[in-house]
Amino acid sequence: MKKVQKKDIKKVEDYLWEVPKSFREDMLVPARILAFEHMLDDILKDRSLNQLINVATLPGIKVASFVMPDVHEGYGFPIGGVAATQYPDGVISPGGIGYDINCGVRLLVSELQIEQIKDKVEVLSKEMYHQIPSGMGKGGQIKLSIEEIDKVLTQGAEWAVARGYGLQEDLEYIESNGKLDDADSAFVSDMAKKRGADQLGTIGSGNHFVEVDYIEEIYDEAIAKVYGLYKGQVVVLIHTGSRGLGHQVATDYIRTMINAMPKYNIKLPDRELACVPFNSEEGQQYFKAMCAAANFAWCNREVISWEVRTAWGNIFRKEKKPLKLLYDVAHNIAKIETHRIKGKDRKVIVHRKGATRAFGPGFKELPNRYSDVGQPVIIPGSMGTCSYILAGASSENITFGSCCHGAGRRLSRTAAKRQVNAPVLKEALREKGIFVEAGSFRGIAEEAPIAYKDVNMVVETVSASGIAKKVAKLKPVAVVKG
DNA sequence: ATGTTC
Repeated sequence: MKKVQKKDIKKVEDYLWEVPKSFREDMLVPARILAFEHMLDDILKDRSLNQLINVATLPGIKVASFVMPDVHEGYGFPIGGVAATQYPDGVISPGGIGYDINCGVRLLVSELQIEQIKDKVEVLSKEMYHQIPSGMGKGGQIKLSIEEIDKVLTQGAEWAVARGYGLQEDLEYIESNGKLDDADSAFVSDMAKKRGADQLGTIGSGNHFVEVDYIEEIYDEAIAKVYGLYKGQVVVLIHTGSRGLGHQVATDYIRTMINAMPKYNIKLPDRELACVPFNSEEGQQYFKAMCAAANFAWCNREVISWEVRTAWGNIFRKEKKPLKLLYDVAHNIAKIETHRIKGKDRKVIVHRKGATRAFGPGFKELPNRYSDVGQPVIIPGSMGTCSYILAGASSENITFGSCCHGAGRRLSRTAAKRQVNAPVLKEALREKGIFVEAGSFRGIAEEAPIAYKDVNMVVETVSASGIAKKVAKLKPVAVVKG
């Protein structure tokens, strides 16, 4: 298969590049890259752009396949990828969503200033580590029967609120209100349910974390005011997904689709792109199972928020104001959305894999409070660097209402482990005033800042493109990891 | 990402 090189990539704008449809016979649309020119060399080092070109061959794909500036290679599709296929007869592909269905991020905001809590950060980080189960295969306090897990899969974050593990007022500030109505637990295997049975309220491992930050800088005062953010404010960032349950759903349906593809006469350049028509039997089953796993993830982040609030209450006993939810965004999901294509509103199946929805002002489905300024877009950087809050600004779409999701890996986990001395890194971060509580040194090494791209440049790119506006920059003071 | 190469 022809490999893409720098010379094959044409400039559209300073921040937007394109591999034209003519590059390979099987491409149905061009492949577009959001990045500045100097970032392309790094992006060309792994298989991600060849994967992006493969995505451009998917039956029913509209406009273009896209990657965000935080792109890196993934299973079949690149991470940081967006693909919209025609509804209802275009394909749905689990590889375009990822193994961690509805991996996502939420931000809780306090009314405390960093100066007020400086001497309590270390004890707070230890208490959070104590309250929030983390690590590979790790379970939590809540053990669910199959009947109860079916309720979680149907109700999403509402389940947590009904059981006293969350606040009613949170629900309005979760993408899709923390519940996709198309979920059907009947299409989630018993194996998946078994794996998820004790994983509600757990963060897992890898790049998942709970982090205490403070707002170092405000870029847009007006939007920050609407979001209730101000300089010095202490906030909590939570990053996790659907754990073993979502992983099993992905595994189950990738196998099903590989077997079903010949029936639909779908031929692909990479079997990891396994897909079926959205409106086929297998397509509908996967979509309903994916929605159920997404609901599990939203419920998980709600329960983790309750654990964070518990830890917070234990340390700041006099502080009576609860942590409020700014917003909760999914960055591994497929959604049926309406977007304007060539002047006409069209329904499409938007696959976002390591890409955040970034709806601008006026989009339906935003909470009233945010409808004039766009949704919060939460961009975690690598451990110990910084993170960003942006405001969605997409209008006439260039990326189907999508934005980047983080810094983006530049070293493989293996390469990072080879290069990083984790105990030394942990101590160096501590000297910088960042307390890291982690179950393993391996996790610290894999997530070292050196393993990631520069989040500042990623954010500058999406900002230049007009997809999202910079609102605030966050600095970490404590990190809990698996 | 993940009961860490079914």
